[in-house]
Amino acid sequence: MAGVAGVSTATAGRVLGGYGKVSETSRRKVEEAAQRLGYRANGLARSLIQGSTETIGVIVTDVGNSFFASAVRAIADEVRAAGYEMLLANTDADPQTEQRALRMMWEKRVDGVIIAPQGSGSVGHLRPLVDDGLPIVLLDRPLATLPEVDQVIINNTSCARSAVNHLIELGHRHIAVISEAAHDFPRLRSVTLAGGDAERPSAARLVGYLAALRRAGIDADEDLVVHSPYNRAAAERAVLGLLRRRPEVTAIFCTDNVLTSGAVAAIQRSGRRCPDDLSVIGFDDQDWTTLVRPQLTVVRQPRYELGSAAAHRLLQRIEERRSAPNNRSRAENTASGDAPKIQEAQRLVLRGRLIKRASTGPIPPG
Amino acid sequence: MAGVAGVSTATAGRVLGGYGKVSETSRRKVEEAAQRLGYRANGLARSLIQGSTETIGVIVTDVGNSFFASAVRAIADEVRAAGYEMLLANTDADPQTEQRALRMMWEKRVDGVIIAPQGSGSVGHLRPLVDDGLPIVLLDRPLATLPEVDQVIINNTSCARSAVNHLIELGHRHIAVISEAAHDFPRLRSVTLAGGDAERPSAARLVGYLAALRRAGIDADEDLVVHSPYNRAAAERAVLGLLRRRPEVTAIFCTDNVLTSGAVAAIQRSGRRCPDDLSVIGFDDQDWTTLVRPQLTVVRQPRYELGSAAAHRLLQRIEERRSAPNNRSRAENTASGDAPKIQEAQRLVLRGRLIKRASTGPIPPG
DNA sequence: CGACACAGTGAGAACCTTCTCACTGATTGC
DNA sequence: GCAATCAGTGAGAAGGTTCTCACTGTGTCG
Repeated sequence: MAGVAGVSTATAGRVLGGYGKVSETSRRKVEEAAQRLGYRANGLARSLIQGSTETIGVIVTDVGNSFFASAVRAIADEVRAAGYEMLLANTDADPQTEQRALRMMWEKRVDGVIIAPQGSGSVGHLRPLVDDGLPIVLLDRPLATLPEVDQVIINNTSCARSAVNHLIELGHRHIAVISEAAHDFPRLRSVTLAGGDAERPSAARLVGYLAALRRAGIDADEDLVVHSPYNRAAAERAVLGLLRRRPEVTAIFCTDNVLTSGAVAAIQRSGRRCPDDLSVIGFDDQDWTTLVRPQLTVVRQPRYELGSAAAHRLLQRIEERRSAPNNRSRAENTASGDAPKIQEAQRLVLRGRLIKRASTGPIPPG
Repeated sequence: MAGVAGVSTATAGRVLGGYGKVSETSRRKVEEAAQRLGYRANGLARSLIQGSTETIGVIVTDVGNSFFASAVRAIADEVRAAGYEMLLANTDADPQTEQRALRMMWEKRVDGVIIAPQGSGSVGHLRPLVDDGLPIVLLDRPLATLPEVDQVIINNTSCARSAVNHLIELGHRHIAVISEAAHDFPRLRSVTLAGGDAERPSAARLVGYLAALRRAGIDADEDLVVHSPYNRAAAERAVLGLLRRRPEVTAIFCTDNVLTSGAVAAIQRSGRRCPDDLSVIGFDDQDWTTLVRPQLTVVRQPRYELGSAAAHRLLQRIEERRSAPNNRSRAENTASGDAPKIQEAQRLVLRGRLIKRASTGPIPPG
């Protein structure tokens, strides 16, 4: 490249990289040569020397899920505006896959990572990156044992509580919840309302459900806390089973978008009329919730904003680190007592809210 | 790194990279040092020297759209299985954004690109990459002027034709279509059935609509070819306008998933009963189409498979190129008559099909 | 006229790998 | 006993940038 233009690599670099001073003559020579050769900068070499790739990693469980699709879209927008790019990976909630993705991104030297961690097992994968000073933001799922990392989440517990409150106010007493975290019921029972949002979303919502019942003086019935694997068909079966098993149930709270569609399908198949026989509240305001009849009462979560906020936060951290890269720690086993870097993690809680529509109504007479 | 282990960089490289021969002693020394230092390979340096990044670029208009969300998910799966990673960008159908994304990915030295091009303007952006020998696969949208590039598309035209045929068989004569390509109606009128799939999807589907009408001897009425911008609210307004303007319409064919939801919303608001007053066919079998009443007759397109196939094709091309990198052309203006590299582009057409459900029925009496 | 600032330039180090080549010392084959 | 093989190793180039440093020549100021 430089050879063709008849100047040194230094000068060519100055023109192409837009730094330093170059005479008009050399500039023209280089630009012409670049044009002729179809030159494109080698981002790898640039990143290698500059120590930054202008790329972030995004790890979610499934972009095919509309919730993450929206969040990822938001991240992409934010990131693009900052001139960055985005490496995307799905984990399907598999720890191994998560670890591998994290590792690869780390080796590819991403400038930061936004991750919806699979669970507490993720801490082990994340730890080395955190210690290395890589900016990380937790999306949608907090990690109690990783308090030094920023997180952006939804106030799931109080959202769930207001949803269930709404049902209680309508007179319902036999309120079922369909949840991926049902097996955790015994433990979650003793989690306080305030502590709920430290759990993963499905658990946090279950905590909200329990809190609402407790406040109303209703005993939580374990049999009404219905577990379902995370797919529509399973949710449909689970709800169908519930309705057969416990016909006195007059309301169902769904804790998630895919469980919601399964529940709606089940109710339609069960022949129960909604909301006359049965009230339903869905989670996550997908676009079809106004197309079904009755229109669905749902908890709307700001999923796009969740992504934006996470990306914004991450970019800010990257910027901070760039201007003060002293804390590239790689903590050796120094026996020094106090940690010098008080990174001060930020925890951003976005607020979802209940949208009352036609799928919830007063309890059936009798 | 090597220093700490007390061996040369060469030996360290051999251990860490897993090539060449190393004694057990050195291996242990290096591994121990790596462990202690928290060593991770620098993918940038590796890629720089090896000339491959194990990363592909994916460019779609919007991952937030469920169609692309599925396709991207599929690509991610395929790519992960091959040990690659995926750089993702959205264009919102903006040529500038597309060009920028393509440029950045190119500079970052992706090994290949899967792109749903914005339109004929994309050819200009793509041309240099193609000439440079970068493997590229066109997703969902063909590009007539770029015949040397692989493409993976849906048989949109015949899907649309069977949908409209279905309506015709039911007795409908006043069949409206709602399409993003409506303004192109005059030109598309003269496109043959066979040529339809060379158009972008919305146009291809319009061609299918026209072909079905033509075969049935029905004159296409330009006023029934309704244009709508690409969002649900606009589609809803457009359909509402249509129903007011042309009450004799008894069937509507939607050419796209977001237009479908707009149309369904409009019909519900219009007070017309479906399918008694009005039959509807949607495009793309989203999960809610069985939750609305009546359940929607739709054209189902294999969107996941579309992504898989594209990724599969691309990885294959990358593999081919790796084993025979001679065709790294950078075609200088050689006046030689014949092209030596008969790359033989592949064009893969996946088949969608009509799923008949309850939203289509015989024409209303009278 | 000498000291100095300053624009423009090139040489070369650095970034971190991979990979070729040459070398040592030991073993094998004849 | 000597050549040939072979395992194991290190030196150093290459990959394409960025960036520091030193240098030249021109103009400016005292």
